[in-house]
Amino acid sequence: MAYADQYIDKLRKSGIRPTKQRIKICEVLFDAEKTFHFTIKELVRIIENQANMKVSLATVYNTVHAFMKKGYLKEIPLNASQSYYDTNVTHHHHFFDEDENKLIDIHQDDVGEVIIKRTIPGKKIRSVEVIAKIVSDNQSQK
Amino acid sequence: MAYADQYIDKLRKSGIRPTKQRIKICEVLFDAEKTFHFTIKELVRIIENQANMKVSLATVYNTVHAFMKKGYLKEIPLNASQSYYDTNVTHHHHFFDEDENKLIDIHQDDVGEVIIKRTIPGKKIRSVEVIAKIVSDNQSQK
DNA sequence: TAGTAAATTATATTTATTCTAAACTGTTGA
DNA sequence: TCAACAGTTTAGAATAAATATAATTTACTA
Ligand SMILES: [Mn+2]
Ligand SMILES: [Mn+2]
Ligand SMILES: [Zn+2]
Ligand SMILES: [Zn+2]
Repeated sequence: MAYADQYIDKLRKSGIRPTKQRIKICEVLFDAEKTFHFTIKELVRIIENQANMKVSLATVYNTVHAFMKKGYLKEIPLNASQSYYDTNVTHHHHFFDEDENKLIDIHQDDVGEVIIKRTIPGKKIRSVEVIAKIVSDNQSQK
Repeated sequence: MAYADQYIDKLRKSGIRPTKQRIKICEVLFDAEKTFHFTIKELVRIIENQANMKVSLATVYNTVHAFMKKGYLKEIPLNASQSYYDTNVTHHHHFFDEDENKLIDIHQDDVGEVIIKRTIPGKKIRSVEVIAKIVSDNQSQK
């Protein structure tokens, strides 16, 4: 609850009304110090359990989309079956743990510059993202 | 039709029965000299128009999945709303043209080595893929 | 605090994908 | 050659993520 006022400000400044649903979603998403990667289903579950509040699925979708439009969340294309969202909106890369189906941030500084020696006429590059898929390294389960 | 026998062989050797639907799908996918990126919907449309044949949606899905399992196709995660598939199964990267919603191959040699200065204990990297989103470069529409 | 626009919600709809089960086809061995 | 059978195709049903709808509720403002 400590940050609720801060979120109310943030929402107001963004031209989004600070409803109790949106404040709760902010708390779930942004209280954590670390980057938070989630699917809609996971977010709903967290709100219901950890936050002990019922928010309709439609509102969760609406809020996530509103936050994306404001630049507070980013969608990560990973998997055709459902979208992943990311509270880290800086330019960065990812490991995707195929065992756990979890994203892990790779800070931009931890990836050497990605040099693309090819251009498409009339097009410019808008973003470059690296996804490294990882799996358990069962070399010698001693 | 020139390649039909070749596809019949390929399918037989893969332990997949060469049915007329599968041969037609092979022709659409593999006759082209260039890499072919497609969605299921696009593939169905091509089969019906260009190839002038009716193949059920279920068969198209089944065949694409069968070909993926055999390593003849690769799924490209791009967009949560539908899957993209790729006839280029070598290790390579992509431009994604956001204007046209089209993938463009970037040969592995056209991307400098991607150096990830970070490891996750107990995990090993299975693949590293780069996606560069591109848009029209309307710098001076003269 | 009333009026209004914005937001929430339950519910319906859409759409990609998968499943089902009946009909059909390719293969094989007698 | 062809019967038998497993594998395949198919229409249609089911599933599930995402979006739309429209009535109710809430937040803001005057
Ligand atoms: Mn899928
Ligand atoms: Mn979306
Ligand atoms: Zn991230
Ligand atoms: Zn490709």
